[in-house]
Amino acid sequence: VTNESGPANVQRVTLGRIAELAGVSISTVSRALADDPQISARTREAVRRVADQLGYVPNAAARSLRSLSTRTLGLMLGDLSDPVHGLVAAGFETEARRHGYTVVIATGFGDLAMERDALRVFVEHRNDGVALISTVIDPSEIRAVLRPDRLVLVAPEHVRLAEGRDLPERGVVRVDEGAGFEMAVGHLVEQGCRSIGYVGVGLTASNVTRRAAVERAVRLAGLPPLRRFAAGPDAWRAPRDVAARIARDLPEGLICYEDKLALSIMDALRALGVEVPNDLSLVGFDGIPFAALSRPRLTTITQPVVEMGRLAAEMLIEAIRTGELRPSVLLPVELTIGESTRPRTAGSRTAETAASSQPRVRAGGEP
Amino acid sequence: VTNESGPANVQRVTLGRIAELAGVSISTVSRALADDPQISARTREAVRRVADQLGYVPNAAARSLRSLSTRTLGLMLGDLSDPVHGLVAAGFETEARRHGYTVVIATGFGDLAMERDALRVFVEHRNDGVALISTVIDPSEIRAVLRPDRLVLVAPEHVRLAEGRDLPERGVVRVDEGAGFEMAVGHLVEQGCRSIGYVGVGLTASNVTRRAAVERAVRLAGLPPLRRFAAGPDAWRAPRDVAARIARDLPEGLICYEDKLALSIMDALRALGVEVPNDLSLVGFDGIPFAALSRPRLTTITQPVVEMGRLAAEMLIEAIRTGELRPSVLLPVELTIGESTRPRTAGSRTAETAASSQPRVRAGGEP
DNA sequence: TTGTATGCGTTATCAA
DNA sequence: TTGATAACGCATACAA
Repeated sequence: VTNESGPANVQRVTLGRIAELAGVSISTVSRALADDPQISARTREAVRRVADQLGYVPNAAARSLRSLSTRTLGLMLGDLSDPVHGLVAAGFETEARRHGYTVVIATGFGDLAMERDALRVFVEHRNDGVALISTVIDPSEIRAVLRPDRLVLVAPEHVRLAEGRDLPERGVVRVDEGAGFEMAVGHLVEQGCRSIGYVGVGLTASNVTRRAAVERAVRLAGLPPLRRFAAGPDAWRAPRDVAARIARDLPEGLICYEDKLALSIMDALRALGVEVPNDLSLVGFDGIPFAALSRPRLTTITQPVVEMGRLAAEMLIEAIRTGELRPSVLLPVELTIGESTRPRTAGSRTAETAASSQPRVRAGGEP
Repeated sequence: VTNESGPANVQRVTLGRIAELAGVSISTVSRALADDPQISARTREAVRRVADQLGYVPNAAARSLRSLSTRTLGLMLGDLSDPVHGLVAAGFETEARRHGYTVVIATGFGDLAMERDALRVFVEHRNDGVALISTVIDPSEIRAVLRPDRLVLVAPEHVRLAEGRDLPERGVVRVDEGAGFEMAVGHLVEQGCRSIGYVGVGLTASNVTRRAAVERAVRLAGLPPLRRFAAGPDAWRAPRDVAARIARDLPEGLICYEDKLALSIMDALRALGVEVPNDLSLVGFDGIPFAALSRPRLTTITQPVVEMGRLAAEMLIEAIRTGELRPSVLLPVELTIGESTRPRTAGSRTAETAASSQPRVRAGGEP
């Protein structure tokens, strides 16, 4: 005795089957299990008993077909194995399930074709809401196929949206990258860096935004022109090449597109005999857990990744409930000072400091 | 003009709607879109045109209800933000989607109640197959509610399954933890460690298995009794306490339950003035990407995490296709030698070596 | 080659 | 308080 998911040869458990055994009609069973007050306590209990005994679990497909609501949320992200995406997904899934929603997941790998395919999956499954994390697909293309008022974009990466341009007024969750990277420059300048470099990745909105912010801050500080280094999307797996280019033209301070790139560059530089922070100061972005475990610990801009995922789910569920999608938000970031940056008083090569607590400075976000 | 997921006020796109506009019956539309050879090329094209124009996307719920198959796979894991689980999930999702399956995800957080709830979600959605990663729930409890021949357990953590006992004959994907941890001990012994410790986490099957393997290997090597340290499930976030206990009773070689614990303990030990590898050799388990970026780089036992996820999906899809679930498998692990272990020739404190390539030694797996 | 009719499992409306 | 019935969107057996 089991339902469709149980052993194959046995009869499926449906309302009808329960009705038979309980000697009532299907609608009575439906109502009894739905706690309909119109049903007498006696029959409700009887029905319940039979249902439990048969191990009844409602069929989501049938229910959605009838109710025009699936109680599922779609979640699209670039790569489940990336720590940042994993943390966003964790926040999203937790919040979703807390509200009784199931998550359908699809990865896009930053590839337009795969993202389109993932989108089709979401449409097929008629998710009540969809969140797209760091996707490169054009928002207007999404809106053509998905209800715009049931759609949340987290850190959208379509290039046209760089530097906050052309952003939808509702349903976007972003982090104040501009403020964050300006802070990074500010921190380096404070510590006496006279030359600053930036290692970027890819042609995405965030890279454009981040590089532009760094460039602007460097100019405003009156420093020599930013030294720009370009890396491929998986340079963090094979950082030797970028690291070599950086080593040949070493700035006093180097800001990286993201933590995992910073950590791998730090490692690759060490192989080239370049030590952080003695030979240069290094700053990352993201605040992934391992940035706090590296040696030296990474100075980085921390973004509230879990909260971004949680918020995305919350906004979707709220939109489903109230019919109104919340306005776009810009979350603040924090400067987490580690050991990978230090004052660059000419010539001094301070010994690595022992473990210190990591101070945090907050910046950006909504006014 | 759009389907259910599009703007709310417009008519949904169904086969019926296409049929109207194309001037044919619903079944003709259904067949045309399904490439039924019985349909004339002319009507097929006409139907196609209308469908495209309306942006038709089939309704998965309706299709599953009718076909008794959802083309979805359920994936349950402990924590999306954990790098190991993320990598397994990535392998799983990629393989699933490659075969046209959609992934429904649910996290259990190593908590029995949450795992039960996640299980119910899978039953409700009638996933064609389900994979459970590192779950603590009793396999027989799972089998009572999910078709056993559509179920894959990856690294099951129910304590009763420790050391490979009571394992189902089919549908289990494991890694040879025993061989791996014996290798770890072997490596330390080779390097002259005279005292060995183990830091375990939780009361799960893998912890029991790993600790037992280390204990056995230590005994066989004729070393003094293993020094056991116990840590909580999130000791890696707050390692100070364990680290202090370890520092008070420092072995020459320390083996950790997993990489992220090893990395955080290494960091915490440094804060206590204990340096790896000079003051002790340290070995982890998992082979997460950041183990290769730490300083010193971590010596670890690498398990094929992405492949485990991929294989789980492959086994499920094969079982769905052929009706037969593949026998359980035991995958081999590799010893990845980093910089966190070094020969313990009495008194010598070798300077850290510069970057070296990481040799790998394979062990375990099926005969 | 195409159309008609039925059922998948629910929920909800209308009667009784 | 309960039952009969229709409809959600699709696939298919059977008719034409």
